[in-house]
Amino acid sequence: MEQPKKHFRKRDAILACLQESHSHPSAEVIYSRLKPVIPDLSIGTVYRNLNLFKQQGLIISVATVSGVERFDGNTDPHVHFLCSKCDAVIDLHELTVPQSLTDAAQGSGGKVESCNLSFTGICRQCLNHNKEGESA
Amino acid sequence: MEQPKKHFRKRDAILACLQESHSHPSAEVIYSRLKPVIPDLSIGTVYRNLNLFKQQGLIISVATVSGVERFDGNTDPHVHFLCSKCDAVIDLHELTVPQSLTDAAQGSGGKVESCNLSFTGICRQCLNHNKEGESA
DNA sequence: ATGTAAATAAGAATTATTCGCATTTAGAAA
DNA sequence: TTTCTAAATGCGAATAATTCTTATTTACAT
Repeated sequence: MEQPKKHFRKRDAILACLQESHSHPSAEVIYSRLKPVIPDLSIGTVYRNLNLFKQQGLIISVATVSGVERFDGNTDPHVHFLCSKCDAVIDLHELTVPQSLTDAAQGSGGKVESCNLSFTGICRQCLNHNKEGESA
Repeated sequence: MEQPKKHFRKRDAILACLQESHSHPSAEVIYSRLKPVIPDLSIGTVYRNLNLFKQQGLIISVATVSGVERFDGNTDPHVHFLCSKCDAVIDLHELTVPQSLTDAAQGSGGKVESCNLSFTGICRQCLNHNKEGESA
């Protein structure tokens, strides 16, 4: 951090924030993470750029959880787990949708551009909390 | 239609509407379909009952398309195709998520309660419209 | 310096959804 | 039938997420 830090593109900061994060943040969360670092950032800019990135295929819209859209900066095909208790969105990196399914979808649905598989349930952490609660 | 049609439970009408429909309608669409038949139906009732049905597992929330939640009265596990052009939500009845994937998700994510696979792209109908457009 | 197009801030506007509360209804009980 | 009660509903206000508008600022080339 030797130079007076040249002007910082907000757009880049938003994308970087998303790519570094593993929590699949909402627009609002990205905003509140960046705001302390970039005090003159506005929430509209976050939304605008997220939509742009989506169009450009730089990011993915994972799901709408409790009415809020969640994003992923990792565009490699992978699966997600959505916790219905704590609203966590968790990567299941090791899992992918079999190509045969995509082929079949393309055959019967139309031209496939992307696919999205998510499991909903109770995440490990919430399961553990419950156990503790029981024995208390 | 011989009897003067005894009082009609709105709740039942909403569920029936959803189960008969194959278009995966939004709350608003269900409302406007039923309104002519049940003039004193209110949109709040539609939302309230859809949430109830979701809790009870009678219906499924398929996806949020262009900011609007879409529902399915068919709870058999199946896959969907979402058209990014016309916002159609199309059943791919014949396809299901392999049990092996669900097992793997349960292993690494947590306790799985449901899963949701959807492909996004351009549906047949929109593809055809495009072709017509080209040759015109 | 100056011009220009893209990026942004700020806050108003829109839209989907939920909430609060008074009213109505269905069905049981008297 | 009348009365009672809990559930269901209508209605409109409230909320919250997202988009839009417009003036301003920035980056960069001239």
